[in-house]
Amino acid sequence: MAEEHLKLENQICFSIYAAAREMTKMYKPLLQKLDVTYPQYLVLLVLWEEDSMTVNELGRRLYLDSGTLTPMLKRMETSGLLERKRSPEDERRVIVTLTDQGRNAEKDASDIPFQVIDHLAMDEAELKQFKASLVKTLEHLHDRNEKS
Amino acid sequence: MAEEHLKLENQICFSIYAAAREMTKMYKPLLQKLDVTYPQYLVLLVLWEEDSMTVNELGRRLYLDSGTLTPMLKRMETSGLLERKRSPEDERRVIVTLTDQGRNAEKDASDIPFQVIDHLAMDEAELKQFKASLVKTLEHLHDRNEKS
DNA sequence: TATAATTAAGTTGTGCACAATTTAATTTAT
DNA sequence: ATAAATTAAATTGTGCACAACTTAATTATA
Repeated sequence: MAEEHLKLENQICFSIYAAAREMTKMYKPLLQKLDVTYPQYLVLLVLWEEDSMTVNELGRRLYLDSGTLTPMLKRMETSGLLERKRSPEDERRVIVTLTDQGRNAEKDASDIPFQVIDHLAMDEAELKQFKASLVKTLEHLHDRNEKS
Repeated sequence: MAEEHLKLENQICFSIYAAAREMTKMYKPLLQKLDVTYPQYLVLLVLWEEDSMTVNELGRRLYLDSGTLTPMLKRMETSGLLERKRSPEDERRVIVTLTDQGRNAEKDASDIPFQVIDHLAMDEAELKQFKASLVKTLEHLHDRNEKS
């Protein structure tokens, strides 16, 4: 028998890890009509807010690096959602822009947030507190991780 | 500009997704002395609680299937932490057991939970509430996902 | 008791995720 | 002005994660 602190059920990080995976599974049927994965959906969310953005800026917002984004963006370009082109002012940068198809997809996504809230089945107060703890943890860990 | 509900900052699921990744990054230096990844560490946690278990049972506890576990367990077998052998009573089952090395690793892990709590920098009350919401969400989504 | 159904692992193929490295462009400092 | 440092993407290699499928063993049923 393991020491109490090493028991799985006492591990808050395990519940984050497992909840994140169940959450992306929950999204799967909701994203079917857009024909994107959950990480691809996040890229669309960012570009719907602000179209035309460098890979770097996209990564800053999604906490992802070019090693993850470059192949993902290529797949999304292939499927017709966006375009990638070098910036003329700075040839190191790649500008990502939505295509008409990518922009139009926003309409098909408009009901997803409501379905998600519905599926989570959590009252507004708890949801708010929950999200606050998540964001706090995320930002705290991110600061901590990049400092080292 | 995107509809308000489609903004990234309003997405609770994004904060779960991103927090989970930052969390595994935080674990990385803590797991260095064990020379395991975070998912492998979870396997060890389960086996330290109850050594000798089928792949199925391990998967039930970690919310993982054989497609993920089989190759991971093979890597852990190669690195000397555990053994895999067919059950004589039921040849379909594979029993996973810790080696001496795997059992001894528990000592090296005993301080990890304290370091994690330290790194999260959250007061006990909030941590408790946070974990409760996580577990509730995890179980709710898991039930929901497997019903469909 | 054959055979159908179920169960347990394993396999295959795709898509992240990330560390480490490379390449090329731009900035900075000399 | 030029060498050194920095920055931005891309590349390489490893390890999950999971859907869909296969294989083999066990159990249920006609």
